[in-house]
Amino acid sequence: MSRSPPILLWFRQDLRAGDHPALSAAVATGAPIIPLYILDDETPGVWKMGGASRWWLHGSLDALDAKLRALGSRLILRCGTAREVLKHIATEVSAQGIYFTRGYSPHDAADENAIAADFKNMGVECRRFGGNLLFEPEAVRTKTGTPFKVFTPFYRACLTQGTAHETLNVPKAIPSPQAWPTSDLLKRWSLRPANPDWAGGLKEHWQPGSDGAKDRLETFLTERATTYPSDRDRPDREGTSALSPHLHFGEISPRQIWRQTMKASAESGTGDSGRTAFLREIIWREFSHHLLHHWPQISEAPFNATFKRFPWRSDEQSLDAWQRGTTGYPIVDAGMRQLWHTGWMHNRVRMIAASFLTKHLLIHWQEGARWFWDTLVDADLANNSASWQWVAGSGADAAPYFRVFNPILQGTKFDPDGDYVRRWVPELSNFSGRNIHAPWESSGGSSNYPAPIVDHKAARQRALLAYDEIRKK
DNA sequence: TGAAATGTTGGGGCG
DNA sequence: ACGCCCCAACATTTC
Repeated sequence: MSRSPPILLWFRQDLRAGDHPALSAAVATGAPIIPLYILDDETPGVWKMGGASRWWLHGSLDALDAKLRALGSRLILRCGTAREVLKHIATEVSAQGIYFTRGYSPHDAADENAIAADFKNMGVECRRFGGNLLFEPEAVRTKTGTPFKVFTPFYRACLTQGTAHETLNVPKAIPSPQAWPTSDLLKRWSLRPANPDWAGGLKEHWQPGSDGAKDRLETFLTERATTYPSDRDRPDREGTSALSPHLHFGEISPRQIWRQTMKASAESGTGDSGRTAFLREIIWREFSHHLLHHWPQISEAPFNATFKRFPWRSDEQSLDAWQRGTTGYPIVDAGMRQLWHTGWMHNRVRMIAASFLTKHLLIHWQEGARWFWDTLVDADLANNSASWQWVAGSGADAAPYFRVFNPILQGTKFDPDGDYVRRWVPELSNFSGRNIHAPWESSGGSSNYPAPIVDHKAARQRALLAYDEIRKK
């Protein structure tokens, strides 16, 4: 039985079999394929995956392996510096090629180029594919050829580029090599927490893998899309798609989302303002990825250089209170506890909590970004960096710095009955109605719930003064 | 993808 | 009947 040498299919943040250009192209060659995932905690400059993400990754790799096995293949696991591991395994199996999906994080382009050069030297074909975005960063430009810095024109340019977004099917079968190289055992990677096992809440809320992603999307399109424009701002309701972790790990592609959503629109006949608003959020994701690609420093430094002089405070105690959800502001604390428990926070509440950290507490947005990086199952360098800078006021097309969220008003507006707060802050279960958002105003209600760590009005004034400092000079 | 301060308007109470 | 004041309610400006 003579078979041609295998192609390495390097999986990264594209843990799916459907709509996967690199996989489809590899299958089309007819060559045997070795699907490979590398746990890389070593390449310099790469943000090491956080705890919640690792938990997710375990389930996602498990699901991908099962999916591949159903197609007659399997997933090989290795750990180490991606570039070294790839060279090593390519030699080991006498690979004829390596195919993978490109990334958009700070060192991705350089690392991918180095890998391509390695393989060129070895005489092995190296092919890079898109697939994790609707539009490649090179393809969306202003009239003068520069990348967009403002969302709305970027959004319009995307819609002009096209909205068809064809998708690729799951291959019918994936040819195996004559012999499989060795693989690490997933369990040995210890991606899931043991002592203590804090992942109980995560298990309850999520089903990592592309089947889970598909379920989420279907549920969203059939049950939530219509009310999305208003309900997406209501943390007390399940109004959002909750697709973010699935998207981050590439268990579902933005093209699949786009196409399914358009299809649902065509079939329903009802107004599709909800679906339009939803797809707009998908374009926000594109925008963040393009920003990170063009300005890789936004994960480490303010996009707007003025903010280099911003007088951030160092305040361990307040940072700790924020992280634990004991700031004394119910909507903030509910969000931070939802995050700790489920690895996810409702987007409206992310904005409120982030505004509170950067403006009420004047703590650097990077502290918040780091915490989110470790605790979010959807932690994504592009979305996380761009969104934190957006809230902090230092980002591209950012909210003006003086836009300070009032956590009490935001609470009464978006959690009017207090259901969200009661769910995550049991100390306030005695409170009814909207006075739950300012429990210090009612007497005798709160037993063990902390008093506000800062006064809203004073903190707001302090934030505005801090802003004046960097604006004047 | 704000909030608070300030300005304007118009109905009603009242001398 | 009239003007004055008060103050919601809404609009605009400023932070």
